[in-house]
Amino acid sequence: MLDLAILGLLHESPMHGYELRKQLAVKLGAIKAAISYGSLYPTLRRLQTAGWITEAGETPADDAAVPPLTSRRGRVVYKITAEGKERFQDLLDRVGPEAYEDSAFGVHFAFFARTAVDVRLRILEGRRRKIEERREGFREVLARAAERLDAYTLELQKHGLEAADREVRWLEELIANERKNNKEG
Amino acid sequence: MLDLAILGLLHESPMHGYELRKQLAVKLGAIKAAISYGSLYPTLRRLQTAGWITEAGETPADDAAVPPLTSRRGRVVYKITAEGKERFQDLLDRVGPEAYEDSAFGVHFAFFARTAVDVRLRILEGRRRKIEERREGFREVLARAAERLDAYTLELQKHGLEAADREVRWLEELIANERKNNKEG
DNA sequence: TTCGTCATGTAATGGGTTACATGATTAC
DNA sequence: GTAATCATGTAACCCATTACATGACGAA
Repeated sequence: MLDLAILGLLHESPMHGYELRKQLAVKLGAIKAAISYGSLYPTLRRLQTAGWITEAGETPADDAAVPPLTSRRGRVVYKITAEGKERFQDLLDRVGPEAYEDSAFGVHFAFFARTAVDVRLRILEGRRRKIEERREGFREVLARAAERLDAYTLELQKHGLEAADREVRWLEELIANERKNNKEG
Repeated sequence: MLDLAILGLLHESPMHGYELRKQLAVKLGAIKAAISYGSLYPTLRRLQTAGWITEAGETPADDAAVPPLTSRRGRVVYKITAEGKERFQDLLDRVGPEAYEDSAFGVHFAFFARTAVDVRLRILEGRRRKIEERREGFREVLARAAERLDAYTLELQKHGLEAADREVRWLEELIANERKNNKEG
């Protein structure tokens, strides 16, 4: 997941680690909290070793005449390599059932702009199925055992059901949209 | 978190590990997926060593005359001890800021029926504050950078904003309810 | 008798966090 | 000059998962 996210962001533009973390927090804000440096930097190292990213000299900036604002200490700017781009596409396209999971779905979704239509549809439909099942679970609990649950547990179940229901509807919309654009475009 | 959840469930009634996992999945279904055995059994061992739970002989059942349905293999039924109950209350009452986090909030909420009113209110209000901040984050991104985001990233931000907004409203309701019941009751 | 599910458990591994250490740069 | 924030990195740890191993019980 981190690999995918980092490659995806560096695909948009070169960046150093600190900045990457901030961008990651924005891009994936709806999905997970910001990752820690203890996770980020070793991952960058690993991606570099794998040849998917490289250190780019401090950004050439718009104007070469301006000595780029005093070069800071380490400040390593990374950019994605050709192999990195391939790897990224691979991660985007070779989706298994993990892509429907909470943790992975959001990250995949965040890079849908670079994902093939059929893959997008497969992910959205798989996700929908998953959430429908979850919703069914809540319904069953509420139907069969509601009277045995305390008020708060009950409230939690209802809240879960509502959330699942809304997500299904959201996904329906997205799926309908994909199909429409698929035909039209 | 697992400690709290297990102690809480065993507080309701004695159970063996396998059953515990299923109950956990129901009770915390809105929060997280079912935990694995590789996590559950070692934790039970640890709780037992700490003296918070003990093995109860296979349930005496309603009728002592009936040899309880052929004792299955291991099938270890655990029950909470007096120290376990103390520990449970401790975990419920001594809430720090972690209790507002996604991971902990749901578990705490699930056992609100056994939590003091003032603690409930503190948790709900802390949680609300946290989600309000998150909501603010989405608003800022959408206000400042919407035009620079692709359609899917944008959609994710909107979805996040909506979800945060709904959760805040949900929490408001719960808080209002707590205050009302606090005065009336 | 065989399949599903009940039931317990371990070992290897993984993916992350926290805490710490260091130092440069910017704003007051 | 000093506090905040930018910036990178490591080591220790934690919590949980996966994969595996084992075996009993009930129903077909």
